[in-house]
Amino acid sequence: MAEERNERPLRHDRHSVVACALRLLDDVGLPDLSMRRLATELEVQPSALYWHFESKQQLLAAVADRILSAVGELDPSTTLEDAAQAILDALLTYRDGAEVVMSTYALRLGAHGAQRALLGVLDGDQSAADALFEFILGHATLLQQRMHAQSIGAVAADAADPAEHSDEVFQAGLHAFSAARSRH
Amino acid sequence: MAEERNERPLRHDRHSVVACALRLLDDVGLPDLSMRRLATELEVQPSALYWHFESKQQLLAAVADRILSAVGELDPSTTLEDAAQAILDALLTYRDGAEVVMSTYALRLGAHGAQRALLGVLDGDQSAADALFEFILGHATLLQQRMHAQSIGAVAADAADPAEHSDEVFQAGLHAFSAARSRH
DNA sequence: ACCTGAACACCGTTCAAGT
DNA sequence: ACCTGAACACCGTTCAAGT
Repeated sequence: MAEERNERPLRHDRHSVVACALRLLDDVGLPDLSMRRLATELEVQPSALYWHFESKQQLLAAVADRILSAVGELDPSTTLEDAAQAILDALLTYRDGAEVVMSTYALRLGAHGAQRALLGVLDGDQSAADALFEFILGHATLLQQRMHAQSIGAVAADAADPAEHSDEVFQAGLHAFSAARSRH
Repeated sequence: MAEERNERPLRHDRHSVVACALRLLDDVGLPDLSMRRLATELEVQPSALYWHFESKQQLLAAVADRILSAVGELDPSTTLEDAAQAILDALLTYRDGAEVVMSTYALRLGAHGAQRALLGVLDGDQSAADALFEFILGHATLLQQRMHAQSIGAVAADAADPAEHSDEVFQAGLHAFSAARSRH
C-alpha cells in the first residue's frame, strides 16, 4: 500500500496512442472515434494528442498502417485467391477497418506491402494489381457498411442477408481477375 | 420597386433541398457539407431541414440517389465497358460523389438502377454484377480521394500522377470482368 | 405545411504555459 | 519530452412555439 491510487505520470508515445485508437475503433466504430474520446481513454487532455500527431488524419493514417501490417510479406508461391483473402481478412479484423484504410489511402503509408503482394501474384501487372486492390477495398467497405446498418436496424425493406451472399460476390470478383491473368 | 428586398417566404421541399445539397457538395466537398451550412445556403434555420429529412444520413441517401439517377436505363445492347463507364461518369460528376454513394449504399435507395444495368450486361450473373459494382465504387472513391489529397498538397513523396494511370487501372478491372464472362 | 429560437451534448485544433 | 487549461469556431439533433 505504498502507492496512492490517482497519481500517474501516464506518458505516451505514438505507438501506444495508435494501439489505443485501434482498440477504441473496434469498440465504438469510426463515427464515434473522436480525438476527445481517445484522449479520455488515455487519461489525457485532447490537446496532448497533438504532440504525437499533427492531425486526426495523420493519426488515422497510422491506424490504417497497423491494420494492413497484418498482411506482411507473402510467400511468392501464394495463389491470387489466398493473397486477396489475406488482405480482406486484415481489413475485416477491426470494425470499420476498410473505411479507415480507404480514407487514408491517398497518403499511401501502409498500402505498399499489400499491393506488392498482389503485384507478385499477378505476374507484375501493376494496373491489374491496383484494380484488384480497389475491388477488395470496395468489397470490404460495403460489407462493413451493411453490417453497421443492420446492427442499427436501418435497412431496406428487402434486406435478407447480413453478409450471406457476400462471400460468393468476393469469389466472383477473384474469379474475374484470375481469368484475366490466365489469358495473359 | 413595389417589393421590399428582405422579406421572402422561401418555402422548400425535399427536391429543392437535395438540389441545393448537391450544388453545395460540388462546391465545398463532403467534409464541409454540414446541415448548418446547407441551412445557411437555403436561408433557413438548421432545424428546418429536419422537417424534410429525419437525419443527415437520409438526406445524403437522397443525394446519392440523384447522383446515380444519371445512369438511367441502359440499352440492352450496351457493352460491359460502356455500362461501367456510364456508372463511373455518374459517380465522378460531383465532387466526392462516390463517397456519398458508398456511405449510403446500405440503404440501397439508388443503386438498384445501376446494378440492374450491370446485371443485363453480365448475362444475369448477380454475383459478378455485384462484384463489378464494388470495383467501380472502390475505384471512383480512391480516385476522388487522391484528387482531394493532391489539391491539399498532402501527398506522399513519390506521387507523380493526379490520375494519370487511373484510367488504365479502370480498364484493367473491366478487362478482368469481361474475361471472366466470356469463359462462362 | 413549413419554419424559428433556443438549447443540449458534442466536435477538431491552437497555443501559451507548466514539469 | 510530454502534458494541462482555456479558448475558438464549429458540429447534428430535439422540441416547443410560431404562421
